Amino acid sequence: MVMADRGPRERMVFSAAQLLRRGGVAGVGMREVAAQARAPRGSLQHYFPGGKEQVVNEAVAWAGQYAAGQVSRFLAALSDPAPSALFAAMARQWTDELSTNGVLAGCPVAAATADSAQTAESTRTNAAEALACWRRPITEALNGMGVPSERAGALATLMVSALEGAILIARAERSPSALTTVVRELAPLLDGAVERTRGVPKRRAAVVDRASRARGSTSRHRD
Amino acid sequence: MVMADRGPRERMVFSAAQLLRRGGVAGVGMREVAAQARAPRGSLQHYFPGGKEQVVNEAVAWAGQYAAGQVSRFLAALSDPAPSALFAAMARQWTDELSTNGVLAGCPVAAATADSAQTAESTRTNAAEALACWRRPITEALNGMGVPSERAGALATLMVSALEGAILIARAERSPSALTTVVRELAPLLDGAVERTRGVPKRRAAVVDRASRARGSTSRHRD
DNA sequence: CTATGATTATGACCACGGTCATAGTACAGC
DNA sequence: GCTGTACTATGACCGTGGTCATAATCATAG
Repeated sequence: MVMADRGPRERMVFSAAQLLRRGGVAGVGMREVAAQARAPRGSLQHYFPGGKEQVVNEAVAWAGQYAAGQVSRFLAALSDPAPSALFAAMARQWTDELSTNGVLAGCPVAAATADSAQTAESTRTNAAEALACWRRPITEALNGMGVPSERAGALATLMVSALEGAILIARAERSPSALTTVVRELAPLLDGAVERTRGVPKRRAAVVDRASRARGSTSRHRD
Repeated sequence: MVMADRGPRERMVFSAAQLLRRGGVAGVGMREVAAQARAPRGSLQHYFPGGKEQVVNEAVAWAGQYAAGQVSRFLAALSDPAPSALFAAMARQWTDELSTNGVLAGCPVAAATADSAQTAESTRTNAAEALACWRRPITEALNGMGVPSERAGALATLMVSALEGAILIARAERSPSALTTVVRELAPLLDGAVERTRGVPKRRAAVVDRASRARGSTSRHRD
């Protein structure tokens, strides 16, 4: 999560997302956003004429895309592409942050939703889109691993739900145990959703095989 | 969720919990709390010399106890006590609220955690206790249904996590689909954790068998 | 060198809200 | 009656923070 200084505007959106994670919408001030981004305060009204709501919305959208990108990166880095491994990688990011920083900031999308789902309609919509944007690559990844299409979306929702909830508990407890627990308990369910070609339960090798096969080859043998 | 008017003090705590659900900590004003509770504003400093932090903390604690009580109530009302049925009842409460009100307010504990886990240490601790208070009856219920002790706590954590996350998504989307999805997808896992007294395979015996085997049963075939 | 637009700077305004101060009322118990 | 304690009432203070107004700077074309 390196601060890419592509310009003051992006830095401010990024900073807003960061600050959202730990105070919610009302907990972050515009001046603070500019300060952390090392951007001039006057640039706020210049780049974001829509005011705070616009900044928050862009931060939420950015977070959604970032999360989606992370999923793709995790997927590419997996040596053994199983659903549970992807989920573990997603959760790992959070346990790592907790272990290094000592504290755990929340998810910016969650913060925005919790704070202003009722007041700012645009923020609510934006959060929903960010969540959808996050779920999309997860669904595709599961699909590629052999989870049937109808099920992949549902499992992606389950993964995001469980992760968000576990983040919440981990924050409150300042302990990663909820995250590790969720990963462990959900693993068999996730991996169990991988469709074997037929009722030949070999082992977990079937998953890998199926995953690589599903991504490209057309041969749908049905033996 | 009837407003029990046991006195102005409790009404204020209750109102604070309600208002927390939709604006977070910073989104609710003390004057507003008193107003909604039909309590005099001057009573705030009288009953809560600790200020807003105290009000929030008590509201969070109240919410935790309320949630725990709900679990017990759900459990008592279940005709067929299965883990998935309990979870469905827990989620049902939220889908009902969404369908009647049109909007869905969040969980007060989640709001408090998201908003002030970093700033107010006491609130963070309080939220952790509230979550523990909520999980306790769930763990016991699972245990009573036949889930082994070691596993019951973990599954309770999973249930709370998934529920909290699904609430978040449902709020953002203004749709109960995440809640129903989570309930549906988690059901086999939850029910599969019930340990039959013997290996009497009724239906999802395979799942049960697999789950219990994965956790270190003695039969290590070495052929 | 202007001129024009984009950016940066800064001060002021104003509402909101938490808290404090200072009362005022109600109702014991004597 | 009094006295004290619990509660209610209200106004004021003051920091915070979002927004606006108004310039100043700075680039880059003409």
